[in-house]
Amino acid sequence: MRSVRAGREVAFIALNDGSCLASLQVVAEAGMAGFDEVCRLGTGSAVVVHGVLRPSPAAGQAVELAAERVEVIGPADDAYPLQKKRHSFEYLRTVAHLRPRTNTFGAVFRLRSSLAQAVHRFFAERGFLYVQTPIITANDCEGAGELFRVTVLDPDQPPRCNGKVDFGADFFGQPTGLTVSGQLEGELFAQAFTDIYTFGPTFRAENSNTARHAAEFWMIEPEMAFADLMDDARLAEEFFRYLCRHVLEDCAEDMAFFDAQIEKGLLERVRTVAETSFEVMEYSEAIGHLEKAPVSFQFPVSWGLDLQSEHERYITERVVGGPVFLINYPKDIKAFYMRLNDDGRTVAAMDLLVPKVGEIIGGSQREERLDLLTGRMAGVGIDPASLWWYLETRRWGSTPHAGFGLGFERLIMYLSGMENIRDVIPFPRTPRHAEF
RNA sequence: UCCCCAAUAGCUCAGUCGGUAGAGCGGGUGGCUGUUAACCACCAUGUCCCUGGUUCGAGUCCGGGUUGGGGAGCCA
Repeated sequence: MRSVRAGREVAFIALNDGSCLASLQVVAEAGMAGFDEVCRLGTGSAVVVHGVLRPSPAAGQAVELAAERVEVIGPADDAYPLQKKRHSFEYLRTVAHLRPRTNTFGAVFRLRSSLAQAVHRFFAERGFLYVQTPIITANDCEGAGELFRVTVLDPDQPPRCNGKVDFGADFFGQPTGLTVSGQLEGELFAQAFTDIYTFGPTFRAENSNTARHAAEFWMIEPEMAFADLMDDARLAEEFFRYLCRHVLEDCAEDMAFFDAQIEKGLLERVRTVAETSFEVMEYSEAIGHLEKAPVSFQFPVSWGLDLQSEHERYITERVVGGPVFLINYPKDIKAFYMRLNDDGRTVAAMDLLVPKVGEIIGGSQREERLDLLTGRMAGVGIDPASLWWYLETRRWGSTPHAGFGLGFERLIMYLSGMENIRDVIPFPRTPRHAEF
């Protein structure tokens, strides 16, 4: 129950089961048994109503339920923390066990569910194999500092060997942690199934305190064999625009709510992306635009430096005025697995930049040539022995392949207008927060 | 991790020059013949985040801490 409006002769209950934003109007008349009790029910109560659905004589709803009997299943007293008024998102985070009962969080989590199903449908329609990559991994190639350690050793008295903790005595016989990405395993599967995708939780122990970072979040990572960077960009564009169209069509009521209550102009923004084809721009060209820009940036711009958020937004908002792929970044600012271009100084990387948020998708063509890959790993200090299985795919039947990653929460934020990642995750995990 | 801001009633907030606490919403009570986060009247809200200091006197000024938020870095 969202609210009760009681008069002497008639009472109205706004009843919501979470299936959609709109509540059902229940009408109870004074002659009904238990009418007085119904009038005293508080927001948050659970009831079962028996009655007749009929056209509503008043504006505001097409139909209403004329109650014949109201069963109070679970009453709620006046200490119920949610009132029939607007609360701050900060406050609602402290009652995350109850906030899905609000209009905004109802809309957010319906959108999240619908989007997850649309992601699977998109790839299923295109014959992609869905692979569940491991949550626990011994793969520390992306930097052990940000990995959550997984261990069964006694933290007070771990076994030691030469003064160091002996992970050889641990459950897996080696140091393990929670995965930071399923990409490397996804690449292995692409060499068998051609087109695959992962969609699952990932973890970062980074002490990030921002509205866009969480310690536990979900990522979508497709990988295609026999594909180059432009194939990758085409898939990313098709995927992103598919999801925009999906929420406009299948979540229309909730999207209208976001447009009215969360971000004015959201519908127009999402429609534009759904209808516009994306541009492609070389990193070098972007640097040229930024160097000539008639605005002053906080961070410096020159060839070889990574782009900051302010630069990305300038390119997509001011130069292009829409979504744009930036491609072919300097190799020194990108990951070791990205394919070296023929110029020898850039790699086949792409970032999709969109107005308002900047980068939303990052991807690349992968280095399929064994000698160049081992060379890059040596250059950045990664021991090839630790990734022997990854390298073996380059030894036998190696194909050109490419893929990208999309942070699921950032997609939801983009499509809902919600500005804090803590408010698009049912029970968010951030530094010092693992309640609920 | 760094920088900045904030913390006052259940919630959202105001609180002037340092002089002993306010509003709206919510709640309670009553009223109301169909409401739309109903409306009208009345009633009660309190460890002013904690701690130390300055002062005759601190919600207000200063130091330390805690918690929350914004930004940056890292990135998704």
